[in-house]
Amino acid sequence: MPELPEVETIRRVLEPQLKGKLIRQVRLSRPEIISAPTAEEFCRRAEGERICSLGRRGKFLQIELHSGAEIVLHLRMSGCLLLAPKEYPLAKHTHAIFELEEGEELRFSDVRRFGRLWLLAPGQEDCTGRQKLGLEPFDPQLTPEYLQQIWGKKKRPIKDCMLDQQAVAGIGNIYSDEILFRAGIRPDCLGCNLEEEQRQRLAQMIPQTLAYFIEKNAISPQEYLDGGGRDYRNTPFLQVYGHSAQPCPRCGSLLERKVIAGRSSVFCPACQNFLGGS
DNA sequence: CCAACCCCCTGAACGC
DNA sequence: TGCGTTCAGGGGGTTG
Repeated sequence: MPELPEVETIRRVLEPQLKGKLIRQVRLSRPEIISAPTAEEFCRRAEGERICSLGRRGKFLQIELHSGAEIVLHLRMSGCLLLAPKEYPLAKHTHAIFELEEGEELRFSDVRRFGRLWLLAPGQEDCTGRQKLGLEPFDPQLTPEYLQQIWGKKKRPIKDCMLDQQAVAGIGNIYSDEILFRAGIRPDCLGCNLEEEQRQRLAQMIPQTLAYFIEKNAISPQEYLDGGGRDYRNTPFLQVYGHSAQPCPRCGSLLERKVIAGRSSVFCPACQNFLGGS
């Protein structure tokens, strides 16, 4: 159930371990998780490749290969990527196994089967959806002016705006709540009703909050393996998400839950007092 | 262009 | 205990 901090955590854990490793064989038990090319072609082209590096763009994970090709993954709601010795118990719902050298396997599992993989040939036009993504949250171009440009006219709740990957890439339901809490803005405030001060707060809190949770996620390879690839450890540091009807950590008022744009949102009705629009 | 809805899928939690 | 309902942190597609 990863958002940007979790995808970045996976990237940081796996990159040093995967760098330089040869993909000897790919086995798929659910070929439909491969979006492009065909499953057969995906396996054929991945086999014999060597892993250069791991990248991330928004919530997409990128396995960059020596030939210049890349394997792109989106974990969606329940996808999981784990590097394990081949003797290690296989997680349920493991749909793809990349057999590496020295008895290691890179395994992709996904209970809900929403996750997808692509393999792009060197120079091939991107068909993953990444090309539509907005700025990375850590991009210095993410300024109050940029936020004005993308959200200034939106008659949609800011919460909804923040989930739109074409504006800022990588924010999901959890961290949008956390960011809005830190910025003191109600999630149902319309984008067009934000004022300069709120845009400044957001431009600051978006990278700051995500960086904080990436840091809190930091995990060793062994811990990551023991946790089955989903031992994200920053959840104790969430201030509002999952804390509906509990006291606000800042002011003690009871946190409220409200469905906004079809997504459950938790906020403090006292601290998050900017609604705008008057 | 936009909003509102639908879909994909399983499992956990909750209500009766 | 069992059964039905609701919900879950994702995104794409269609319709009006």
